[in-house]
Amino acid sequence: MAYRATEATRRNAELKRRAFLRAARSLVAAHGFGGATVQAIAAESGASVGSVYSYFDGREDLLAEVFRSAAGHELGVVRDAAAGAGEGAVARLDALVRTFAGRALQGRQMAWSLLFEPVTPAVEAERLVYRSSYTGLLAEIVGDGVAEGVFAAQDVALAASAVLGAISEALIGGLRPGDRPAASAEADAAIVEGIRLFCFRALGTEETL
Amino acid sequence: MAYRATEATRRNAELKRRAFLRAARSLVAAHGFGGATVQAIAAESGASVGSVYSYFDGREDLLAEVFRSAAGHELGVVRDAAAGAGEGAVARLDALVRTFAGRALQGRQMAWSLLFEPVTPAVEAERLVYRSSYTGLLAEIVGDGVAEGVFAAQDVALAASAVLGAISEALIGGLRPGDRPAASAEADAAIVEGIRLFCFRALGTEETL
DNA sequence: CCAAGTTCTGAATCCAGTTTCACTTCTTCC
DNA sequence: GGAAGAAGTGAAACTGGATTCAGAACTTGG
Repeated sequence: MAYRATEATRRNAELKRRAFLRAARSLVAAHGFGGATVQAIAAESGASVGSVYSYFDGREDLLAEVFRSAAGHELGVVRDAAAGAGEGAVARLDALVRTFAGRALQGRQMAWSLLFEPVTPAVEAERLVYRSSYTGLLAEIVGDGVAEGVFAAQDVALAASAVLGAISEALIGGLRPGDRPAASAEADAAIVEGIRLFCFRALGTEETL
Repeated sequence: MAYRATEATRRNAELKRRAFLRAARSLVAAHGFGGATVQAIAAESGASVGSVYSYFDGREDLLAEVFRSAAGHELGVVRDAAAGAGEGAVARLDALVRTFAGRALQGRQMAWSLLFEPVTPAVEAERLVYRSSYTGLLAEIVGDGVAEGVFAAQDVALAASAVLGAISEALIGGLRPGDRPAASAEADAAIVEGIRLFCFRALGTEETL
């Protein structure tokens, strides 16, 4: 009995684990999930390929965690923005759309990866989870709006999906990486505004805030 | 000089080529592009693996052609339905949505493959082409509607994308293969109706046809 | 410093497919 | 029938990455 895991050891392991996650995340943000090969992740964090496997069950596992963390962060920001916008459904939807779309147009590559990039099944499963978190959030807002009478009566779940799809697809032109070298802030603002108006009309509200 | 390609020969070659395409298409319709391995295609058409390569440059080439043909057919049907619905933008949009969504809910697996299945770059490129055909078609209708005054004034291109996204995403719940064993005709009709109403509201029309 | 245990390393291996190609079979024409 | 060329075959080679694992390099407590 001459070696036993110590505090420092454990902390170190935790740091290394995080380093892998950080490296992978930065690779995804730069080149998408496809660019996050085990080789690249190891190189980026200055460790060996094999070492990745003592911290994660495999590439899928690691990337799923990266997805969860990145998507979870976005979801949190969007949720907070909506919650912080007050009581009214209109204000909450407004905040949600602005935040979601605005942020996507900032980190374009990451947004594309989270929303559209073809990924392996394990990661796709994570995506599904977040997708339904968003539709859940939207459904809540739409439902409240219908109850308040500011939105038209409608199938709430379907409307939530459709709104999410509309936002995503309208964004995609502006997202698809490698499309344009850079889109101006004004162009981005116009896209967000267009999406906003579309969504409000779709839900059947008069006041546009 | 003892052998030269004859009429029968050429016809035969053409038939075989089509047999490969048909086999691949049926595999895609049943199991998606992922299920259309070269092995499976060869087996399905009762030929050898190698033989595929004397008719196509490779798997990508073959699958791209399958995509083109399937998506082109759908697009044609949808376009015809819209054109056949008369002059008004409302009627044309109505026909487009009904046709697009209705048909997707019939061949679910194929629709999912054409719309969402992760595919190789060459096939994805085809998808992009058809996506923009649809948004083009939609943009035309929306533009006309705005001119007619039956739709609200808006960014036509953005609205077209958003409508396509709304339809697709609203469908996806009903499409994702393996989700449900079978959805009833009534449920399908309700989905189509919901999408229809959503789109009309989104474009800002009063009369819903 | 040593022994015992842990972590790290990266070349070798595996894997699930696609692609090739030497060989066989079939067609055509004389 | 036989020569010349086309088409078909399928086992073997290839591909590009993930995954493994035997040994090297560390850590710890004595």
